[in-house]
Amino acid sequence: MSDINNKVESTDFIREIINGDMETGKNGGRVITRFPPEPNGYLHIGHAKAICLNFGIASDYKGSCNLRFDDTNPVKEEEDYVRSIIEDVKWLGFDWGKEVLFASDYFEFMYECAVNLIKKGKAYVDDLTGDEIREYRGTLTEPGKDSPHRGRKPEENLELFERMRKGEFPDGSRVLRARIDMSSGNINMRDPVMYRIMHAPHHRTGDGWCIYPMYDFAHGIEDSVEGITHSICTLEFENHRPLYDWFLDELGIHHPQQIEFARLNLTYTVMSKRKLLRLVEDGHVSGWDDPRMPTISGLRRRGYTPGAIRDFCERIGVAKTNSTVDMALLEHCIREDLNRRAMRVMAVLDPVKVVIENYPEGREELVEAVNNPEDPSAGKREIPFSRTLYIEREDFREDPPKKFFRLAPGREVRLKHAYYVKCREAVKDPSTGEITEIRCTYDPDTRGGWSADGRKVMGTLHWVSAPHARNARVRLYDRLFTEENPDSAGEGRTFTDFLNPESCRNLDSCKVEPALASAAPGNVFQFLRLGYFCADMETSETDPVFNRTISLKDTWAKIEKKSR
RNA sequence: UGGGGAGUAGCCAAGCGGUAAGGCACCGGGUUUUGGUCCCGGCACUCGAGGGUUCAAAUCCUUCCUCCCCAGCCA
Repeated sequence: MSDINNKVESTDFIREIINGDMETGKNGGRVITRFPPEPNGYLHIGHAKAICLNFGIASDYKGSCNLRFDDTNPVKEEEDYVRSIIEDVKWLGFDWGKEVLFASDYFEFMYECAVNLIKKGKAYVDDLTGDEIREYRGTLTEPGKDSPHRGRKPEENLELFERMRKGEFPDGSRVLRARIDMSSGNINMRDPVMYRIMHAPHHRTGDGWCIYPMYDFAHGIEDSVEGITHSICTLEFENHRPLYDWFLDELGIHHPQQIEFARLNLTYTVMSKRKLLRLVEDGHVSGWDDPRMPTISGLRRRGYTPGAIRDFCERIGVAKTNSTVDMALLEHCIREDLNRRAMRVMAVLDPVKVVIENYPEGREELVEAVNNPEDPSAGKREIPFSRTLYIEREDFREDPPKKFFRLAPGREVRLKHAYYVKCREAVKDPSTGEITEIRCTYDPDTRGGWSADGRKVMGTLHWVSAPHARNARVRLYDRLFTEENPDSAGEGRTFTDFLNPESCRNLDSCKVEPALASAAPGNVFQFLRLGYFCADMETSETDPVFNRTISLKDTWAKIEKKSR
């Protein structure tokens, strides 16, 4: 992708900036990026965008990308999140080339930096309470005013800061602040807090510290220490850039360039950690990895592939416009990927029995089936056929509407890979009117699904031989919300009011072809004419379980909907 | 009302003074032993609005409008 000048065909404004840096020789032509999650939640598809961007740029420019945990707040962070984040980044297919990094590894250096700023008179210890600090900060339109402690001498600040570290003061009693400008139009520059006192154990440093650095102070130092060249983050940090720059300039250390891009929003779902956490905690989903969640682990369980997610991230582009991408694009990406790779099999989700009257009782045979028409190397297999079969209940209509190309009394259809069958009659339960059995005849000369006389049939149906069928449980997943934008809730409504009651439908008496019982967890299939499914983690020989990843496109459903 | 950003099709998004790429969605049509896939065709006389500069403006200047972010000892 990159040419001799180490530039890259620019596909977005960030690569354009980096190309510019390549031309001027900034950073000696090196590119080092980083993905810096806080370990306080699971990764979601929005993070995937950032991951693909950072690792993608590193790879385009033959540089590297660090995986670094921004663990500066011990009370919000947990070990389990670290584990899951590492797993997800790996699963997406990225390699950070060395050990995982932690902001907490730099705590000592950060402390030295703070001391340095105190000595320069650029930082001071403040005794104001949280409430007072807020009052002194002013508002969006009014400037703030100086804290009474702003004029403390460096020696006093040094001593106080040291005692803060030693644990002599209770939580919240003092903070270390940068001395910048209390009247700045940018509120972040109004003497931001650099350190706060928290007597809390840290997941990595234990009780080694009782003061912890704030994001604005810490992040630039982390980037600097690692020699990051381009520090890519989301739009809401744009207001923080002057502060990022201020700290690095005052410290006089390596100064990466912060660049901001728009975070991803997706229709029919929510993306904020707070909301995802609420879905989990309120039991609306089974966990962070529920297949309906937009989390990486949820998508993985749902049957999404790393390749499809990477493709999606490439297609959505990178820009500074706030945007909400259509869920249909993500769905398109997974269909496209699975279309190439999924083995075609037959499964009947809502079975109704078919009896072929002229097929000899007790006889059975094997018919040959192509595994994947998109991939000849996938080979063929044999499927049992017999006198009694199951077909999809919705593939039969007693009184077929126009354009219904399936089975109906007197009509002939093809059973995929097998024979033409013609419906003679439907048997009903006299009390309920429900169809219990469809009686057909078959044409023995159409074996393989072809007729020598060239006659056309109405359509092709999938089926499963009843005596050979295995029972299976299938979970039909759908979009989690019924509204494109669940956040658009009006007065008194909240996003959970728009949860889709049909986002997960459990079917427990589906009939699948025998081979499917030995599917291993994670195996992907196309259930012919239905959609893409993957074997669930719980699947077993005796109790096969499948999750629907995504349905096939369904033009018949569209026609039917239109005619209603 | 202070500061910082953004407005190109239903949704993303190229475009960087020379006459609106591409993808998704949608609508036609063809192929088809999946109403899938695939293939072909249609989808912005106009770029938030108005003025101006220019032979020429989505691109430059200007005024206005709309939306997003910021007042955590969160990141």
